[in-house]
Amino acid sequence: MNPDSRDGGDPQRSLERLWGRQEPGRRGPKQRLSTVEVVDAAIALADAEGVQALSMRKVAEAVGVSPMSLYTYVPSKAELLDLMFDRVLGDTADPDDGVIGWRNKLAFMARQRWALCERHPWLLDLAMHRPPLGPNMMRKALAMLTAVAAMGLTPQETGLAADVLQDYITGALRSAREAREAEQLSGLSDEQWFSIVWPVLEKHLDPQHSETVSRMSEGRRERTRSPDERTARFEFGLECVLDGLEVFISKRAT
Amino acid sequence: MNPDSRDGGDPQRSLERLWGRQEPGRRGPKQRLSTVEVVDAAIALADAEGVQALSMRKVAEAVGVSPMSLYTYVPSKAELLDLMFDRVLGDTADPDDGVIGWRNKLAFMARQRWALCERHPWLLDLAMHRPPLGPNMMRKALAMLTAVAAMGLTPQETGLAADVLQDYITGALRSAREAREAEQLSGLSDEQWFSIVWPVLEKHLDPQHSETVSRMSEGRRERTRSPDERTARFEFGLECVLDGLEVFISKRAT
DNA sequence: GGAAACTCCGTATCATGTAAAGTGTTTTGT
DNA sequence: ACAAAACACTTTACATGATACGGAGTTTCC
Repeated sequence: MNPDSRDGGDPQRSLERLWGRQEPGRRGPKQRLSTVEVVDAAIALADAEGVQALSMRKVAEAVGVSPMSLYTYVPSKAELLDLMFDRVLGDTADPDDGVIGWRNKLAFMARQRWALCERHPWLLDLAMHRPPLGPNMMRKALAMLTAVAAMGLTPQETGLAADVLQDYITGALRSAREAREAEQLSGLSDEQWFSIVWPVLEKHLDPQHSETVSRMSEGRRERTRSPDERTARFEFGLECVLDGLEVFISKRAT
Repeated sequence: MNPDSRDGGDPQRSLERLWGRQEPGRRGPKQRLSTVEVVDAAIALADAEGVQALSMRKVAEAVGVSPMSLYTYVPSKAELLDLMFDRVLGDTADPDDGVIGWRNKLAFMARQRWALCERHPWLLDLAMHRPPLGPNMMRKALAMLTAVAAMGLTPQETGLAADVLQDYITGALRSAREAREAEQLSGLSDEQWFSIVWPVLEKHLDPQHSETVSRMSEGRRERTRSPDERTARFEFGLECVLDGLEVFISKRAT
């Protein structure tokens, strides 16, 4: 199955499940677990090994039932992912009244998302167009809406502005995760990797190009090493995008 | 296998292969195909069905050999992906001397990337941290480097600026592809989808929230429908990020 | 006291990447 | 000329994935 797609069959049934409207079933034996336990086990697994390593078999083993029994708690893997998504969204705060102005509100939410994805990197593998509209997702959407409403734009412009920010954030989160994972999987820092690749690469390059690349790589040297560097890079981009939005607002005013 | 990872075993051998330094093998029967034919067949398949549907078996069938024969052309699927990547990169132009100023150069390259990903959406599924450094990739990297050098920043700042732009672009490309695919897979437009989901969702929401969401959805209504709308959205975001970079440059000057 | 509804499990199907081992073909060294 | 090495290609096999199907046991309702 495509890991990015949570195309849960019937959208209506999915919604009901997300909002907890499932009668537990009157007859027959009681379930040994709750759906929440299954979801939490799946979250723990995904946190540890990523979505691509998340399988119904492993979840089943983690909660101590047979693989097929999971399907009495959750109709498919896609819907399990929906439930996982809405559950972890519950862990983040919304900007309260102390955060004033659209810029601070947006920055606050962006940082919340950054922190959330550090705890649950697999969130980036879920398709977010037509997201699963569970209670926590709706809370987030409404918070974003009120934050962005203060920009004083038309509905269309408001949507565009929110999308730019979202697109930047997901892009930045993803590249940060890639950097982290490349390091973990290979056991090599970027520097080490480059020092292995460079001698081979240099043979194939024009000498003048070699020179240029060599300088470039020095500029890259210190940047993605520590978590702090990655956070700094994210903050820089965030300020940049917010500045761009401010430019748009002031250009529009004239 | 994880579709995002092109972690070809030995980085040095991978590099040699990318630069075409493979002796074809002196003894034994001649190969019935060339590596390029295999790569092109794989590209065609990925264009049509995406990476997650790309399998060695299908590529083999497309070129008319048995699955395992592919491994005489390509040592693994990961390296096949590397080769596919560098090959399609050859199709895009670099900004020529007619494009003046860093802003125009960056915008040009961003649009090239947009167009490339419209032809080959699977490019977005390849990990781009530590990319396969083939000839075409190096050409791109050098072009980006010269474009960004004209901003007059320190090497560190230059790297940050380039990364912001990259992050936005990949984020935007990805959300555009998601929108396209959601439409194709479900056979429903966003409007149709929302009109199915909304009545169910509304039951669970506070009336005042319902009202708000209702207004928001109208703002979203017309936006992601046609390819033109998607391009416009990308252009808006691109201008926004470039504006943000300009703000940074001028702030830095003081 | 059925019968229905329910949980849980074993088995089976189909797809995937690729290791292992076998078959046949061409070139090289003598 | 001929054996051996190197190579292209194939068949088979394995592990891992989601989930359809059918059966066995358990609880509740009429």
